[in-house]
Amino acid sequence: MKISELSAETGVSVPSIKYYLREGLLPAGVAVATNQADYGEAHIRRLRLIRALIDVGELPVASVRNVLAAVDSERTSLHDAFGSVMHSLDAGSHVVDADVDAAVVEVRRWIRHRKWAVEATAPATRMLAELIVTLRRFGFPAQMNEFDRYADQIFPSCEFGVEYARAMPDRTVAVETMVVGTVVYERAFAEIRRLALEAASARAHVRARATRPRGTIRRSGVAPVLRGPIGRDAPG
Amino acid sequence: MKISELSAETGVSVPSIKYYLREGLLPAGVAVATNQADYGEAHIRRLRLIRALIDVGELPVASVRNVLAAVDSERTSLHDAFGSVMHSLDAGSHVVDADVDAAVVEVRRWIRHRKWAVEATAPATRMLAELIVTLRRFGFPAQMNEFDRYADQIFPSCEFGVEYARAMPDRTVAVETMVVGTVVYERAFAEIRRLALEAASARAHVRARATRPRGTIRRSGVAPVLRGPIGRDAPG
DNA sequence: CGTAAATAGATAGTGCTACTATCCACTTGT
DNA sequence: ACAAGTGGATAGTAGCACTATCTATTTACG
Repeated sequence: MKISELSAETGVSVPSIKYYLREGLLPAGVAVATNQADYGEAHIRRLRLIRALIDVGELPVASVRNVLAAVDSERTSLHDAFGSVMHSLDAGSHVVDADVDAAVVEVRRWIRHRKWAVEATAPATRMLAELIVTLRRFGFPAQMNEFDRYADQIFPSCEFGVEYARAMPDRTVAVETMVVGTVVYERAFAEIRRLALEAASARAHVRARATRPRGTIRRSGVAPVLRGPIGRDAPG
Repeated sequence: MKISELSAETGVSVPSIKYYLREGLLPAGVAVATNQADYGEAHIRRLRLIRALIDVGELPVASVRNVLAAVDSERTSLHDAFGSVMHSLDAGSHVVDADVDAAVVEVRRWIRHRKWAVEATAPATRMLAELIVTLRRFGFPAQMNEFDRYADQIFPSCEFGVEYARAMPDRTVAVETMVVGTVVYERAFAEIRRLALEAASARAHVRARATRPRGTIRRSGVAPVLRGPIGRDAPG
């Protein structure tokens, strides 16, 4: 397969493919001549994975490189490769904050209570702690036991996902499946939650309207995105 | 409160605050002199909201402006304001793709089946459709009924969140609460799912090891992020 | 009172990221 | 034969989120 065919197959422009080659995200094709190389199925899969990580997972190119390095490191067990991926996903600078440190302790205790085998270095722990602190600063009670029900429900589906990926014939395909499943299902669950929130809001809205005199609330649908009082420009 | 105090209170640098003022994210303080303005509690809250949307929600500044415009638009009902926020969250360019169009129909049918009152224009619908298509391209079965269990579980918690926000005394505070709750809890759920995935992977790993001869798999913890065979530089 | 520091507001500049564009020396399909 | 495509290298660009600098004030402090 030529680079133009690879481009057509995946919808990624030729210059972008060249860029990914340069950046070491995509392995070079088999050189056929000084200016001719052959790409295969693995390149298509890899390119799709790159786009999924960038578009869906919103990972920077540098993180994608790290993730792919873990995927490709044959010496690494499936679990360890997956761990590397998780750590790359949550990479990012952390604040130094006493409240967060305290929340980290809470999160760790909760994880222990759940009997989850999670690395001490897992960045998700501190991420979650930061989120807890943010919620509290906005007045939310935000206790860890709020998440028990969710954890009870989500864990089996995670186990299923892990088994599904591990059942793949090829190690690389297994890791890729795990990575894609992690990133894409995560977004899918988020979108479903947004739909549920809109539905819940609609219900509450209708209920509230029923208890008020008619006409006190706009009857139209979702408001257009307006420039409010602090908008930069005057409405055209 | 002076701008330097506002900065100290929120941890946002004075130049950044000026930038947000310029960009219309933060309303100006009350002018006391040609070069003196007074900021209040609302500015602290607003600034925290801006940081939450940017840091946690990873929204671009332009989207933050739209979200805040909806928050501030007093003419808009709580539900409509929230709808605007949801739409801003999911803003982004969409691909033209027959597979996605077909998936949109599936998603819409599923939403109807759930009896969720969701605007036809809700971007989350198409987002979810795109994710479904991505999953299928990677070989996942990805049927909508997979999400029924999750939806059953998440909807009550969304209703609770909506009620919690609507119970706020002030309309602006109510919308702010809804926005923060949406964005921050979404991330929190994602982090918990990542922890659950790691735990599930660890379990599967241990189970698999028990059925293999000793020493065939590395015993260490999570692999360091290595430069694999396609890494750009040689290992230092 | 005098002076260093801070402030609002304006304009210009910076650092980073993820591409694009252009070149060149070749090779391939028609 | 020759336009179109290719690999490889180098340079340029667009957009974003700040950051820096400037001016004309005004205030806080010794």
